[in-house]
Amino acid sequence: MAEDRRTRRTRRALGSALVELVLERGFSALTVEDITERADVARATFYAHFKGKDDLFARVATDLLEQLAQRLEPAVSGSAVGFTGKPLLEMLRHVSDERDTYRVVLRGEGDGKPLQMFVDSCAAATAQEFKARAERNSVQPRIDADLLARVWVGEQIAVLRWWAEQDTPPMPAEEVVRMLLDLALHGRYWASGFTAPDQD
Amino acid sequence: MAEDRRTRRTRRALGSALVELVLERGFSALTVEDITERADVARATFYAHFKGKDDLFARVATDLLEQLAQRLEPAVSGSAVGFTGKPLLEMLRHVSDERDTYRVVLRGEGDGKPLQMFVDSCAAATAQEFKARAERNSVQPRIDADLLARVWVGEQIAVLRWWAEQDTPPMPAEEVVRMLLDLALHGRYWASGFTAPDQD
DNA sequence: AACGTTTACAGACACAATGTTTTGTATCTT
DNA sequence: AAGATACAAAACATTGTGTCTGTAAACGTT
Repeated sequence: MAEDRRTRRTRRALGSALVELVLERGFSALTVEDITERADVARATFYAHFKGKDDLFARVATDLLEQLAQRLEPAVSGSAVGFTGKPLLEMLRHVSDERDTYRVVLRGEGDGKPLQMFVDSCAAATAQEFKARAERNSVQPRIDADLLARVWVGEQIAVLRWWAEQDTPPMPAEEVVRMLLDLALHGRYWASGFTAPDQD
Repeated sequence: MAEDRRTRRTRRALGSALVELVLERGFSALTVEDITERADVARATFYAHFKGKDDLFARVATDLLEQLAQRLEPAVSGSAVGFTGKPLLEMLRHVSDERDTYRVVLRGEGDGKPLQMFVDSCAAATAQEFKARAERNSVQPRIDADLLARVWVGEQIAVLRWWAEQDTPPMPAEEVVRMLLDLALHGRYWASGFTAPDQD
């Protein structure tokens, strides 16, 4: 009782068509018929699989997240948590492999809901690691934990987005990771080449 | 030849109605009629002012940005640029004053287009300041400038968003600025209470 | 290879939202 | 007060939505 091949085919076709078309025209400009036409699928068939275009988009996004989680598992469970760079490296690679889908999600199409899912997922993972580290080493953060987590995740998303929008990689993924490790270590002034801030 | 009062009234009413309704139901779930009903304006009148709901939303967003730019001007032109914290402080205050509108924009409603406007605006300002500093002090950033700018802006947006979503301020705006200055100075490990990263 | 089952297709349907137009009325500016 | 302008109300064609048919093809199973 394995999944029907026709089902797989049409679902895939609809998902790809959605991503293509969102990149071309933007999510809100699309009709269900646009999608089915591109995918070469009858409109009625679309509704046999999805409630509407939001539903389709949501599934595309969750599929992406599941795939990412799967690829991230060894990197996360391996190290004793913290910002080792391994998870980020794996993420960058995943983005390279699924560039179009990431672009669509990270651009915040679909009223930012799929992106929200992504952010929440990252935030949850971050908060968890964060707490674990704090407990393990029994230290108190010098900056409000909630605020710090937001900054952390916002930074990661910004990097992924930048990475996704590149047509041709401006530098190897390992280089990006190295830079961000340095940034996390030394702070932004160091990174920008300065040693002292303007205080006024 | 000042602007007609009726025009101002209806435009305001429609803008407020949009923000209210987006917070309640989300942008994509709204119809033009929903908005006109809430604003107590005839549907035909709506189209006399705006091309559609996207257009209305775009104007609400640009109005917000203009207002922000106006409030930011003294803070930016006053200091010789750099991360002084003054602009950020002013931004946080503006968010407090226009919380609802900021929520709507920063959540990425409307396929993230208004948010994109916001990000681009911040990125442009950041890049400009960044370049000016580098030239003034004739130093080379240790991290790719483009990447650093993204991280920078991503961080700011994350903070603003966190700030906007608070119902009751968890700390004074000045405190937030202080934390972020510290973060920019010393890096993330310092902020989280650690001194050395996990390297593996 | 033939079976019963599942899925896709094409077309038709009522319904909802869009965007435009018209005409009369109320409210502005000067 | 007078002329201009914006608004309300209603009707309109158009487009997209979501659902439902009967029929044909592809599927997994045995």
